[in-house]
Amino acid sequence: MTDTDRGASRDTRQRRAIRAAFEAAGRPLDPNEVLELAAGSHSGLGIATVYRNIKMLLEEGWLTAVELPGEVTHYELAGKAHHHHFHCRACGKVFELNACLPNVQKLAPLGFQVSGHDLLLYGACRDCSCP
Amino acid sequence: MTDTDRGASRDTRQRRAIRAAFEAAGRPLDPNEVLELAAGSHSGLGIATVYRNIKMLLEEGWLTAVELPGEVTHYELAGKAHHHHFHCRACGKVFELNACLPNVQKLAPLGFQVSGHDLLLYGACRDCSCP
DNA sequence: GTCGTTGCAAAGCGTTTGCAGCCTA
DNA sequence: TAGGCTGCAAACGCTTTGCAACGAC
Repeated sequence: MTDTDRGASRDTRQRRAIRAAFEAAGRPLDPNEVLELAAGSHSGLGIATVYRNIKMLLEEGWLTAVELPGEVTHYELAGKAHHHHFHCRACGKVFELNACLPNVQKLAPLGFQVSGHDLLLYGACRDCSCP
Repeated sequence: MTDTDRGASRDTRQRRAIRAAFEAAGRPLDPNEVLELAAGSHSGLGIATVYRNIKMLLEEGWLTAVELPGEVTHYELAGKAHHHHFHCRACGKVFELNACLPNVQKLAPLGFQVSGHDLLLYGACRDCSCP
């Protein structure tokens, strides 16, 4: 836990391109989307580098994983308030929800200890529900 | 949709063992768990057969998929009332919850139409939280 | 110059598929 | 019998890892 512990991480061109991709997208991305977006500012970027950087960025808390049923894992910028996601079945986009649930613990059976939860809403987003 | 449409499906030893595994487990299973449980009544069972039968049982509506973030897809008996799941972080097992949420619609922003939702609780199950 | 990082390719892992033989109906 | 079903193994898609060269500090 000393200063020397994090002396390792280097600021490479590739990592800068990957971070820029997430900042420019403003929505959860999967590794392949990251590769395509980041390749715009650094062609020759390899998918392995994308995966390795995503893992590092997760570990240093810059990214968080967004797991959607039936989809490959997406990632988004961390540091946001606790929130959930809305998946539009029409356009496929994922949106953030501000709302959360009170008292999730009481949804579990007696003896079960709740330490976290995920909530995902499906439906039509504003653009898709008001044609 | 005629009678001849479903004339294909045969009641093999393997399929019986797989169905029995789901009925005996009473909780969502992943393909590997199905293999292990069903192998008890039919050793020599192959994983490919498990996958093929799961797919058939899904298509005929006997099973439903349970997709858990960070986990391989699990499957459970279909036809149950609407419910959610609890994932034990200690033993990895998945359990069913009877409870649900009231008014999920109001968690979405104005203009968003909610047609479905998923809820997943994480924590320790009864066996793992009371050592 | 060091040593973390990169790109490539091969390896892993879960899932699917091709095929010859098996077994239910 | 006929044709769906099975087990094996190879193929697949996504993700991780080994390795030698590269480049940030």
